[in-house]
Amino acid sequence: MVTIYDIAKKANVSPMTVSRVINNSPSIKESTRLKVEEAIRELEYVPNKQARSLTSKETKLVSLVIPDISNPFFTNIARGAEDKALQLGYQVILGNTDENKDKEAMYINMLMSSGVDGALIVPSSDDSAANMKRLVKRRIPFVYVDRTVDSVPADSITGDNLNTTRELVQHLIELGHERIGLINGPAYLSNARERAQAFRDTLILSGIQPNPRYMIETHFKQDNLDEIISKFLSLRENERPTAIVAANNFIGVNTLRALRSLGIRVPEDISVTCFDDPDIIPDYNPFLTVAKQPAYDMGYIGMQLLIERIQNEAPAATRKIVLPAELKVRTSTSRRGAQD
Amino acid sequence: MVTIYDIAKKANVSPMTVSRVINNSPSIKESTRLKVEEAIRELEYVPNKQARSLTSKETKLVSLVIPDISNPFFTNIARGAEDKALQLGYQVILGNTDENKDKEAMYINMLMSSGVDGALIVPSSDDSAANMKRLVKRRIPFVYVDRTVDSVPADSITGDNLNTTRELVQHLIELGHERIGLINGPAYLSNARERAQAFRDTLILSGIQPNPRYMIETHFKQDNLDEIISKFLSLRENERPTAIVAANNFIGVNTLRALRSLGIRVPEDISVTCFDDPDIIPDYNPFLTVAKQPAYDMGYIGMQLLIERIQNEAPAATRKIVLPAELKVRTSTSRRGAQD
DNA sequence: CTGTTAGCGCGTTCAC
DNA sequence: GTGAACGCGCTAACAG
Repeated sequence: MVTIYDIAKKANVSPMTVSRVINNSPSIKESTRLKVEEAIRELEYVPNKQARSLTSKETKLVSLVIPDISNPFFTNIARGAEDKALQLGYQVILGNTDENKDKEAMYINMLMSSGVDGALIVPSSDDSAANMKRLVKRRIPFVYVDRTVDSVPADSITGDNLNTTRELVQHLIELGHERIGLINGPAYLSNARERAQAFRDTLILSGIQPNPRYMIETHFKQDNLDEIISKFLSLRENERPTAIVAANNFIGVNTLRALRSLGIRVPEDISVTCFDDPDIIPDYNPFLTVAKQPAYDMGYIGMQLLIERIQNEAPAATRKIVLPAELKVRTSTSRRGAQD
Repeated sequence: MVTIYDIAKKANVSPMTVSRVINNSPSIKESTRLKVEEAIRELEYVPNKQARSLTSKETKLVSLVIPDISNPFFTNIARGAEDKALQLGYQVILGNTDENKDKEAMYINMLMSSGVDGALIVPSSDDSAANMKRLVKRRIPFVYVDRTVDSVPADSITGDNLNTTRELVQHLIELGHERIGLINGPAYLSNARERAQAFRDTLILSGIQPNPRYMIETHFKQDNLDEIISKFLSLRENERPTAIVAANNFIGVNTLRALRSLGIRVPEDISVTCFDDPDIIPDYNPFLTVAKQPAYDMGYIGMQLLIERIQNEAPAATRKIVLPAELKVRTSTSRRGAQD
């Protein structure tokens, strides 16, 4: 391995001078700088980050801890985060927790020993608090994306769950629906809680009494099809909702698949709408009415917040950024009764 | 920061003993091991990977260099790679090249200075050879995924482009099509070349003379809609193909969108089929007939090959693994003339 | 079984 | 402007 000593010898200077050239210190004679740069090129020297980190205490590495890169929503977050990181000279280490706090704990361990400068985290549950506290203790900056753990404050960037839910519900109400169901994620996630709350509030404000039987709870992962089917079957046929708000894209898609398997037509029998587009490719399959959250921006801005924090350019107070979603009305929702 | 010295003091042993415990060396008395582990727990000690790497020359970091994590095909590769890496105690650094060899070169630089132990690479073009050669020179193991750069040999895991293309074309021929078009990626990519060759060969074997005008070349990225439209418009209406093979998912989807915007019906007017499912979520939108390549396995096995190579458990000769695709016949392809 | 010594590659003092 | 000496946290190579 080529080190600064090798190139020092070749350029007839001390290793320190080489180090100065690499870190382009101002006080260096132009002639020696050129000499050193020449040697660096000839020997194809590449600085050793490990050694540098040992003294500088920074690695230019950040961790991205998300539930599952396979979910297009998180895919976009990752792409946004990576773009911003690259721009600012950081590299990102990817971790999939599968919404499992033990797997999350594992990544937190790895991330601490890797010496990353900070982390962008979609926490797996309120029970993640223990994991987050360990980061705080070690003074590793982190930023919440999409969800927060309120007991451990930190910068955050999330969707506007309140208004987005309201828009979705109002869209259905305007179409004449009153028996509206919510298929939600688990209540131990901040975003699911906020959506449930907003769902209830919107109905009440519209003079509709929320029916607890219409508020189903499942999880945000890809494999919730069977659960959705069985919960649906537990409702008597004549008391089924005529419209459904699914709290994320997987739930939306699996609701579609569940209804299809039960022979229920969408939107003729039931209108379906959800958070987050299931497609990475815009408008490829314009069917589902969705509230599209700006996932890319969440990752992009989240990474910016994080790196500002790492570089001590952030204000002392934690920042809470809330991004609006875009309602995309397509054909999975229609006027109640228009088809009967 | 808590170091082995701190815990050595607390446990009344030498730092070396602590190091031995951490790396669970066999020769250590049970009682002292317990004492040390106790201290580690109390002080919440986490080993510093940088320092360790300085002597061990390994970082347990691998790089995943792909064109774009937003493409579901690469998303699945990433997920597979990450799963395997975690299993084997490695962390993965993500890089998106956008099929751009300069961006690729940048990542190669970063990866070298980060001291990653190896890399999983989807090369951006045959011109990537220069980048690959730099890795060879530095003896950084790498594995090609999906595509190869033949001038620089290395382990590889790719799809079976020959047979997959043949199956796709034969499927169309069996449906009565003869005017079959190929919308391909650029010829400087090994997989596109193989697909073009197999496409021609299959037609000829079936007694159909390949028409060069039906072999359109664009790129594999998301934003090729306009290009596809204009290439399509350059064909006279009565000499348009009746079926199309799209060489990847983005091309497939954008062909669909292009045809839609031109008022051409699929499959009534033109059948469309492509490589790689555009959906992450299985069978959510069962429309496109696709040849689904096992992307997850490519990432998973690719990572395994890589880590074997890193740990010197691989044979000297480069390994070439070729994985078959699964033909999923859906409704975007139909019998020629059946609808007229 | 355990401790001592030295050094990994680099940057931070300080001098010169 | 430039260099020598020391230390970052850890482990390999020897002792003992």
